Amino acid sequence: MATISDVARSAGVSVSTVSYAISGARPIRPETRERIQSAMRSLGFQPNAMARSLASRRSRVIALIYPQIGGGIGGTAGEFVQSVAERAREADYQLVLWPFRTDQAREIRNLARQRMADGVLLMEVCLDDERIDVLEAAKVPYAMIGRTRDVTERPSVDIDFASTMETAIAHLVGLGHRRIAFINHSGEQMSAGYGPAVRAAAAYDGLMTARGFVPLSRTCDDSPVTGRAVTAELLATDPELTAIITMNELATFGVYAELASRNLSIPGDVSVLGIVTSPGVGTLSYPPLTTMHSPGAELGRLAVDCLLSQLDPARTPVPNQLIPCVLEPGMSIGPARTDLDVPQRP
Amino acid sequence: MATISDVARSAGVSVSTVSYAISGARPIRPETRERIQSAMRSLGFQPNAMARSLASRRSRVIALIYPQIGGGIGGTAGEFVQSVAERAREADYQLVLWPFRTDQAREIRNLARQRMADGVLLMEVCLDDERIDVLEAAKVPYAMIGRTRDVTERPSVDIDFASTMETAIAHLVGLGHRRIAFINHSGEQMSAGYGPAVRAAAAYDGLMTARGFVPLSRTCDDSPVTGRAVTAELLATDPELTAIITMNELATFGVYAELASRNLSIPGDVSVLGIVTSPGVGTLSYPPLTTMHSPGAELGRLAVDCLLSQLDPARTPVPNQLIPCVLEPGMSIGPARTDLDVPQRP
DNA sequence: CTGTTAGCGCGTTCAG
DNA sequence: CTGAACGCGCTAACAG
Repeated sequence: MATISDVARSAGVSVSTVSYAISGARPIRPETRERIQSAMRSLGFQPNAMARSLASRRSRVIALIYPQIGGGIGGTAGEFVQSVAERAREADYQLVLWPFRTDQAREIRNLARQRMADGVLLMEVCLDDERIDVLEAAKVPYAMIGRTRDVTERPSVDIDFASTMETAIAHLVGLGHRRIAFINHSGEQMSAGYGPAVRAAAAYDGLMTARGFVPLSRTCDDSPVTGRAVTAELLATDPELTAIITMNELATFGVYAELASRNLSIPGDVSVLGIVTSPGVGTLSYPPLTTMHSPGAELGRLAVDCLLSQLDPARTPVPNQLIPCVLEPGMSIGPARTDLDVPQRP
Repeated sequence: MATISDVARSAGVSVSTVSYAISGARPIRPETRERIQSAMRSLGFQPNAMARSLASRRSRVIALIYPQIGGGIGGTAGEFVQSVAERAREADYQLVLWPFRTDQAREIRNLARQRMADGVLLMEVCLDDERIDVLEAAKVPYAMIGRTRDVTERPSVDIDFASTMETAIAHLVGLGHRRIAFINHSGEQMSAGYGPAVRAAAAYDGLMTARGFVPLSRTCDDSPVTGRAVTAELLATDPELTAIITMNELATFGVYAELASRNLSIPGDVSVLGIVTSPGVGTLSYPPLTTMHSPGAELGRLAVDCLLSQLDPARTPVPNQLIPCVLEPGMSIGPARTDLDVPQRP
């Protein structure tokens, strides 16, 4: 394996000249540069990443901490990771995966102290997240996907749940729906302070109430079976229900099953709207589910940019951004049925 | 950040003693070791990964090359990556993601020459894969998930498509099915030499023919729409079809839709068996799909072990293994219908 | 514009 | 059982 001094010797210059030719940190006479480059090419030289990192004190590696990548049908996490990896590559960084659960803050700290990563990306942030404290104590730059309780100025990108929910409700209300239920993630996730669950619920309650409608929301385990049971319970609670918003992909299949078993048509009797979905899930159901899909790829890119802007002072700072989900028409939404006594506002 | 010489000073020993205390490469007097360890603890010392790698010429990093992680509902790839990351951690290795397509062999070579990774894991291997040549030329240890054309002794782990298909067919035949169709991945993947598509097709043809049945297989784009069209075409070609094996998760949803639209019941009229599926997909359909799910987690672990056994001579070598998919009962399989004239063997 | 050289933090001979 | 010292390959002063 050729080293930088092999290149220097072969090009008849000193190692520092080669180094500067590579980094561009100081001007090199064009013809010298040419000789160096051809020497590099003929030797197949690539700078040793470890030596470079040791000397420069920057590893050009970022770490992605994620609890579960293969969870459920979650193409949403997959899409995100893919996007992060690609964006990191574009910026000439490497991406390492740190598969730690939320409660493994100590392991994270130890790895961070080894200085293998210049910065850390944190997925699945909870409202109170000890990992954040550990990283701040270790002075490790980070960016989170999601937000902690105090939405102070910690670097983050996230889904805009409020705006997504607003779009969802407005869309349904525009079609005459008034009795709109919401199926959320599980109660455990809710009480663990899992951001999406908590904030979507808050947005739903607030927006429904503001419009003078009665909120009807349920937590639900991530499974079709539970989704089905919850749907049955919702219909029992409010038989005049005309629409269901779900933020739980697996449960949504249960929603379809329960409605089908009651001979309730979608969207004739009940409209169904999946929010924060992974790409393609809509097409898996019949009729195709209308969705607002999670902007995973965009979040991935933004998260990397947000982190790198801290590592590299030359980069333009990336403000904390909230990205709304995008409505993808399916065939599961229609006008509210009027054959039942659906109360209207005056 | 504490360095090894801080620890040495604090413990009143030399740096080399600390180093040996860490690596265990030579005996240290217990009381000396104690002093060193308490010094490390109170300083929060963690060895600098870059310095260690540079000196030892081993990065303790393995790279995972993967073309697409978020493809479709592919929890299968997600499960695999998750498992690889965890196994690497257990072995005290880091996992970096190299998001390169199959045709980006040069980029792979350049990264490899930077010596950031001690070895490489290759997903989605094709029958003729230039990446393999590049890695061998660069003398970079690797293990592939999948196999090249010449099943010589290259380190690999893979799904046992032949045995999986045998189990699938035997299961259906045991229920009286004789006219069993097979829906594969797309024609492009087939002609690109994508291993799973090619080998599953070969296994299907061979096993059906060996039993004296007529093979009826189709390639199919990975989408419900195409799956539906292909199903229609299959039923037109052989109206007496009683079972369909699919190795295409998205297409399977189309199979269900087409059968439903013809009022053909599952499994009353047609049995459906999904093979090489990701976890949980079975429950997304109604009736729940009987599946043989991809052993993603096990493959991930094995792949890491296979690679590490090459990096660390002390490890016991891991032979190339083929892991069959595991049958997961659903409700989409039943006895072959007999009201039609289904030819039986004598 | 280019060269010399002192580290970066640790592994690992070689002496003791 | 322990220490001193060299080198891994490169970056970045400092010195021309």
